[in-house]
Amino acid sequence: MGGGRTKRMPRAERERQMLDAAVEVIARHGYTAASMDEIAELAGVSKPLVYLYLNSKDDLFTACIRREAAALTEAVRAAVRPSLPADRQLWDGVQAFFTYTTEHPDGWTVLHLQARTHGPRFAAEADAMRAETVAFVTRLIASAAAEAHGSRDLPDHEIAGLAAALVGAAESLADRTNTTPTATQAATTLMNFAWSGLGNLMSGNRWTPPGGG
Amino acid sequence: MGGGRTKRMPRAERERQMLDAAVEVIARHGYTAASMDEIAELAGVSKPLVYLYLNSKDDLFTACIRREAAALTEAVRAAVRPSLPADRQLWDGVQAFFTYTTEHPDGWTVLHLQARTHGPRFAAEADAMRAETVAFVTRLIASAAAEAHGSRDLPDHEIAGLAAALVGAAESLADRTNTTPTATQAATTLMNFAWSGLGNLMSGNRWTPPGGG
Amino acid sequence: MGGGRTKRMPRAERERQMLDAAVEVIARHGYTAASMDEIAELAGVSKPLVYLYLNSKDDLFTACIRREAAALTEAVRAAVRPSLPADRQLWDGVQAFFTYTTEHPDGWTVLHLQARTHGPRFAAEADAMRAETVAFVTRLIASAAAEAHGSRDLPDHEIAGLAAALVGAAESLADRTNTTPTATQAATTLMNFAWSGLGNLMSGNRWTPPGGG
Amino acid sequence: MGGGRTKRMPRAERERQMLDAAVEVIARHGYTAASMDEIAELAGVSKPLVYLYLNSKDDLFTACIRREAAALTEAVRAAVRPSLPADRQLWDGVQAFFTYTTEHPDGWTVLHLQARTHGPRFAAEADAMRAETVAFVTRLIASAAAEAHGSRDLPDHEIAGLAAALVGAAESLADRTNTTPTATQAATTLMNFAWSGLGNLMSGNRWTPPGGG
DNA sequence: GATGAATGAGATTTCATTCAT
DNA sequence: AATGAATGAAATCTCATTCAT
Repeated sequence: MGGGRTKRMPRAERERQMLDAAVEVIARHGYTAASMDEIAELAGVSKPLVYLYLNSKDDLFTACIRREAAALTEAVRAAVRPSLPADRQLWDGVQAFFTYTTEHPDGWTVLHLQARTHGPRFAAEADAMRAETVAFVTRLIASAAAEAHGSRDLPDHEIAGLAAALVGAAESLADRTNTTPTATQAATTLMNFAWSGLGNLMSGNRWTPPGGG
Repeated sequence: MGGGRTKRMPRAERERQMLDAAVEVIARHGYTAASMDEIAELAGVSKPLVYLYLNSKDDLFTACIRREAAALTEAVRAAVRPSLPADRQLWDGVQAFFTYTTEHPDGWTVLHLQARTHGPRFAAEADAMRAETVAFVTRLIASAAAEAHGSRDLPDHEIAGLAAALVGAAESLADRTNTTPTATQAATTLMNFAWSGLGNLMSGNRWTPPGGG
Repeated sequence: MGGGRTKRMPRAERERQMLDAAVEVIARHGYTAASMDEIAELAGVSKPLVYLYLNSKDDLFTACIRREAAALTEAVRAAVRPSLPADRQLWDGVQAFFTYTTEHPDGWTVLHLQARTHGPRFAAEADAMRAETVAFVTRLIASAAAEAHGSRDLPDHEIAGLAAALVGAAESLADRTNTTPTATQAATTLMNFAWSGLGNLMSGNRWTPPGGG
Repeated sequence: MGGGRTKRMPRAERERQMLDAAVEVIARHGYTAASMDEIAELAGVSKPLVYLYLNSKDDLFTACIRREAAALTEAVRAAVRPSLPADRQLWDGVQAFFTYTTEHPDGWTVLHLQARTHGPRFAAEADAMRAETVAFVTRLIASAAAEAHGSRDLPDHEIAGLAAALVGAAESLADRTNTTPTATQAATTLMNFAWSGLGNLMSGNRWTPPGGG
């Protein structure tokens, strides 16, 4: 008797509210500066309940990272159809990526900036997803190279490097979403920048450093 | 020898030591988690002296950002000779950039990750330098385009977009310095990825999105 | 027995304890020298709880001033019966005033000395109450003058001046409570000093400055 | 060689500047909140010099209190001529008192408010002067009583009480200098309030508490 | 006569976290 | 399922004070 004033709710839904709140607050202030007080208040619950469900601030952050990583990965996966040609797959994936980051800026901030700036434990969580993505892109580039004739000019480790560069460029553009308005526009810029270069490489035209120091 | 702190030094030198310590600690723990205690201890001075010289934690951070930004900018500027062709200038600049970030990983972390994840005031400091760099690269691409024949195919705003993408890709590769060992290697990967694409674009070969949704 | 802190009490009661402790410590050391540590310890709670309930040292001080001002005002108000003649009202009020200040020396110190010596914000809080008191005394003197015949000799602004002087004299005597032991004794001295003079004035006998510089 | 940028000055003058600065800063912020930094800066010297001359913050405060007390005492003493009648002496003294406090508000604040709110050591310093003043006024009232006929009605201890009340009323009015503009005006109000009452008492008209509780 | 360099100690305030109900 | 009451530990920052020159 007494006490409880808030609506009773199934645990799953409450947890979702808490993660939503955490993502928003962490994106706004940064992980360390984000306070459990603010998160609890924004979620509309008391602090002890947050601890009951999510255990600790670190665990809460980890849960956020995992949820956002899964959501982003899923969004891209759903957009790509393996039956289509590699460049089309890439285009679809890139578009889905920018669409997701544009629509979930807080999630992207948590994933890309916050997870990487607060110690190796969280960075590892985020990197797991990133590695998956790079591997996926690597496969895509490799199969595109196989489709072209000059494939033997691109050794595996170089393909991996290019995939990393492409993913990095995408991430950078996603970070600047406020500058580059629409997702499609960002995707087009990236493809122009990257694929034309990649296509060129696959035709055997490498760029080589100039001779004299 | 060892241990005993060297005492009584001129202010300028002490300030430098403090900034060195601050950059290291902030890179290690993140800005918010970095404690003034640890910074002071690493600098070999007492906390009050840090406050006397640098005023506050915020001001100390700002001073770090500015110093690192100036050093990086200067390193790149010194490597580029305007008399050479544009692609050579780009190569030299990119190499200097990776050399600097490889040799000063803490400074790069502070500049690229920490400054951008702890509120708009610090982000603005870092962005000022970034904008300069993008402008510089834009000029480079524009003059390269002028040297080629198909220059009229690339409108200004598109050149700016490509410059942003190139800078972003460079930043991303710099972030992964532990993976891509040497500076020259990173520079080569980036140039292969970027310049070949850019060169292709300048020959009039644009990439266009596929027709069907 | 003794020692062990009583735990888990309703907020209102805890707040009262905190204010009690704050008044005592501030009266003893002065506002600035009073430490939140000492206040919390005397209240039998931890510092964070003091901050949770009272917000800041400034707010705590303000709360003390308001509580003490209200209590003193209320003590005087309760002692005065408007149906009685003006001089009787004054006597009753003065007695209640000295009784209260004698029995709550810490509260009086906070109100009269500390509130006035630590910046305008607190001084304003205390002055609000004082202005009320002066207005009340002014009304009393005015109605006493109306009861006497020579009333027209005392213009309003002069009555206000006399009220201020009377209140000031009372405050001064209250400050020296350790010297003048009982409340009744202090009240008698004040009335002798003040009322006889006022009575004389109301009979038309003014004091006038001597002629020659 | 090196260092010294400030004008050389005889010690006495430097000390005076420091005390001036200390009085001003202490009046503004209160003793505890006043910082040696601000005092030194306002005096135009470095902190070590303040310590060399005045020894410690406590000693500096004590020196301030003593200087201001001596100055106020001297101002009043110089205005009073023992050859004149008692009421004239009182009037001259009261006028000098208000003139001084009006012209030296910081000194008065230090003396009357700050000295009394920061521990018994400083309060004792200020009380010494106050006791002198009360004794002086007591002698004045006593000799006035001797001049009148009804002198035997006023026992010594009662005369002392009245003197304390008069001094207290004067202090109170001095505290509110901003409200009561001119010194002469304040002096007149006080004399009207006090002397008329005292004169009445000396004529044998005592005020007596009413009978019924 | 005067100061730049430096610090030990302690101030207010906030945070993640738990207990009792 | 949910919360009001409570705290240990640590953060930023300031102050009176001294040393070496």
